[in-house]
Amino acid sequence: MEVKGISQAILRRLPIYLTYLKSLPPQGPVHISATAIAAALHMGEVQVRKDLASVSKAGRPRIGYIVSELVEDLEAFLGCNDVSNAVIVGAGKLGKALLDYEGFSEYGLHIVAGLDIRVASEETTAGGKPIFGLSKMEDLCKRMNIRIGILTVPADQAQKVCDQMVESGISAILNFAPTHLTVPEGILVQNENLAASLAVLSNHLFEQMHKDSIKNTQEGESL
Amino acid sequence: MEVKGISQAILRRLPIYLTYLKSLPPQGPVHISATAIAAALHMGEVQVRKDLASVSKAGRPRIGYIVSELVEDLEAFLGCNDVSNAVIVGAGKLGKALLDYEGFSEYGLHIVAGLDIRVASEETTAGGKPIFGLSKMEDLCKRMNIRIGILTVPADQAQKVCDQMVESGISAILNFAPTHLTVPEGILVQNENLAASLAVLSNHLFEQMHKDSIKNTQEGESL
DNA sequence: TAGATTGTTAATCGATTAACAATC
DNA sequence: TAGATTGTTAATCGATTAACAATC
Repeated sequence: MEVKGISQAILRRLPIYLTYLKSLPPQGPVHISATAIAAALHMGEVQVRKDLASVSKAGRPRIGYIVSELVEDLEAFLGCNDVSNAVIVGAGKLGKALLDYEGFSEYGLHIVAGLDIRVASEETTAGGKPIFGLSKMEDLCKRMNIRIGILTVPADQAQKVCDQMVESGISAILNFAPTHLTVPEGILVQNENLAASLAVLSNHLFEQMHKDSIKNTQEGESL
Repeated sequence: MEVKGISQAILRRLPIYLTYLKSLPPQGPVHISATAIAAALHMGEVQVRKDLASVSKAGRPRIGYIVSELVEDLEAFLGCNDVSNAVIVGAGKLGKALLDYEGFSEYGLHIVAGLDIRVASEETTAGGKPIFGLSKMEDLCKRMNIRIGILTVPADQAQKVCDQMVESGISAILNFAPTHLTVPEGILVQNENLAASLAVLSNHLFEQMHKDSIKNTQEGESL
């Protein structure tokens, strides 16, 4: 009856293993060791072993894991098998792209529809997904028992719309708006934060540049 | 001459502060304290103070920061002022959406063009951005001194294309492919990993469901 | 001055890594 | 058996939080 808590850090690495295992040729070896996975992905061997141990009990000393079994365990744990319905709120360019993006289905997510405040009656994306007015959200979500919402509205509207999503029964939000969302207890927000990633990238370039200039200076001095 | 290292954790929070500060009404108060920011964003007060201290020296006891100064310091640190050119490699649905996505410019990123292996001569997105064949990458990147690449190809091609990007002089990669990339020293990859976020979300729903069912069972037993 | 707020120094917490015993 | 690989227990590392002195 114990609810095993698994850290978010581990949780975010599991899809990496899954993708890698799925990319292996089907006619390849039946078994694979944590060591081999770690080597292929340039990750820590112990870390991989510990991560895998938290989702699968099928590891055998000397042999490793049966690839197909490990894939199953990972998929089962990540809930790839049971399909969840989801809506995308905010049908701007990014929202529309995500509506038509097939990638979600691989992770058990079925995007039912888009919702946008600017839409009066009903529209359809290039890929054939419907977009409704925002007023339809509560009805749609409750009727279809939708718990996952993807938020792609501008930053200044994000909090307001987020509140409406929570009202509509959504309890897991993938937030693309470059802002912090405040939510009640029990609601989870994952920030898919482009701004944050770009900050890390540009800082890296800056430091690299800086390092180069030091190196050049030193080289210059040593001449 | 000391290169101050700033942790990635802090770096990823800085854009949150910046977005919040920019969202304040221009006719609002001139000053703002770390305490107030923390309260508004529901973050730790000490954490905010420490984060801000790492990019700005303009904090005054009793008063806090001058909003406009803090915005400047954040923007300067995050490199929002100096525009970097970038390319998007992989012009599928997501890639095209990102090509036309205006949000990048807010963080000093100018998307020059898209590159796609399937494109023979030259195409144009709905928003007017050019898409070239992948063979043009090296020439384009070196000519325009492009250091940032956004990777939106399918997982199974990601590593190969990533290698080509590095060859072309790109040293900071924003990776949307649901896979781990192996890169040489000095190259930074930021994984904008939808799969990872979805894993965290669906695990949250699962645990919530589980908790609900325990609660229901206990309620049932207590009757 | 008094007190709010800053930045810093020390303590806590959690995640990663290392060491090792168990096992096929 | 020998040895590779597993899972676990202990040590290290880094980030967050708490306590406090400095300051306007």
